[in-house]
Amino acid sequence: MLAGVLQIRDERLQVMLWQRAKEPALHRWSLPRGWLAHDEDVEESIRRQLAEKVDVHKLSHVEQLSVFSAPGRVPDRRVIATAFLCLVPADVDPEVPADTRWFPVDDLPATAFDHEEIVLAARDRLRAKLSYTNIGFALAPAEFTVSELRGIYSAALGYQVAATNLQRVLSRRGVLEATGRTLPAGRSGGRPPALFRFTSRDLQVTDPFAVFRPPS
Amino acid sequence: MLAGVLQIRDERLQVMLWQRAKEPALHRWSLPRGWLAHDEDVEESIRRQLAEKVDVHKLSHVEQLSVFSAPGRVPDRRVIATAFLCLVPADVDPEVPADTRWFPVDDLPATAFDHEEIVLAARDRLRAKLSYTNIGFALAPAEFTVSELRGIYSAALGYQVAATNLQRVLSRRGVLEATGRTLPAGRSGGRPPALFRFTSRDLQVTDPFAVFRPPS
DNA sequence: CGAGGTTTTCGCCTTAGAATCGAAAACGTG
DNA sequence: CACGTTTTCGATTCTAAGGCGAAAACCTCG
Repeated sequence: MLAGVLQIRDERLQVMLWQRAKEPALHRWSLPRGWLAHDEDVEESIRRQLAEKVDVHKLSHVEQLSVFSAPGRVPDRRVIATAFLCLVPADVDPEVPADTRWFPVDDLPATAFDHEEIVLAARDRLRAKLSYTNIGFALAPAEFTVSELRGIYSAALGYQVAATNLQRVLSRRGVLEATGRTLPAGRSGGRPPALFRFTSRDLQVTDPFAVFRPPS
Repeated sequence: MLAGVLQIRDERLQVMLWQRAKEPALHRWSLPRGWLAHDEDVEESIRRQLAEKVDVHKLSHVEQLSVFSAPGRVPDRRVIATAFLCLVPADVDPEVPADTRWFPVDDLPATAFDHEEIVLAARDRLRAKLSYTNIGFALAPAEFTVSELRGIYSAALGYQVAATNLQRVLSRRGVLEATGRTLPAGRSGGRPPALFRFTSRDLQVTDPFAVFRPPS
């Protein structure tokens, strides 16, 4: 089991990697891994082990990506890995071990085995779901301004999104709502931004494209 | 490894199940399963074993669904299963063993373990992808009329779709093209239908919703 | 061989969601 | 209190999807 832990840091989408201290793939960067215990399913297991090894007590989202099973993906040994996409809100800074660092997903170091492919799979899954689910809740703080949310979406998607459109689309879908409160007013002038939150912190897809829709 | 093999038969979306001859879950209906060999990845393995056990030489599509790992899903033994969605074109009738039958996915018999859940996951994955990919190619024959395709989509989605709209949407997306030829002319009168084909037999997603799209 | 029935195909119109743009609102600063 | 700044709102445009009816192309039967 491998965990692709993603978070928005410094306006970029980054992934948590640790540096291997042993052969094979000595000194290369690797995804956190873990082993399944007898009394838990894979998702529980990922959550437990990330809480043990690193200080990620509450991941905001965990989902299965895919099984990686190419015969030669790890030398000398047959290893089947189930990969996961794990998300951390932008406003926490988990304490991580000394051999662990964050890297932008679009600027990875030399990774061990097929871990680069897995990171890219995690990135692509996240980007796709940003378009048709409320998964932004897992990247954003509990409350935020539209500008902050714009920054998060821009960083995650890899291109600039318009704040106006973002707010309108998410509002119409009913996944975004105003708290009524507003930020204390900035120091550089300008209208104080309103605070928003996601209506739900559980993943929900917006009636997926549903082309060829039945008469409603 | 478990294979959810789906096909359109008799205007309905059906799944292939075999009846268990031993405890546990005696006489209950079960998905075809297989074990991974040392020199193949999971997808190759599914293809190989379905070709061995049943007469499915060329599945038109195979993709991973998800890992099922709940501790008690199989009694007395810890079994982790990777489930697959496998598709068979509507114009072939694979020869299957005597203990194997097809069942409509919306009218399943008593299944073994959590296999009903897996069948429904396969069904839902297929339905979702029909809306935003060209996956219809895996359910349809190599060439077909719009009416036939309409029947296939209606059966798979579980509701009636309009032939007009189906043709227009798929054509605009560039996944459907006319062969130029036309069917010999029916016996019941009516304009002889034109033959169509999918432009590609590889899965491709139509620029997925791509909401918050970048300037193109 | 022409009228009537059948199925396919095409074009026009409506609807809905998304993208763009600019004006108005609400705040600091000098 | 004029001015710059940032947020917010509204009007318009754009694109894809859905609905509907007419035209096309074929059969059959009188």
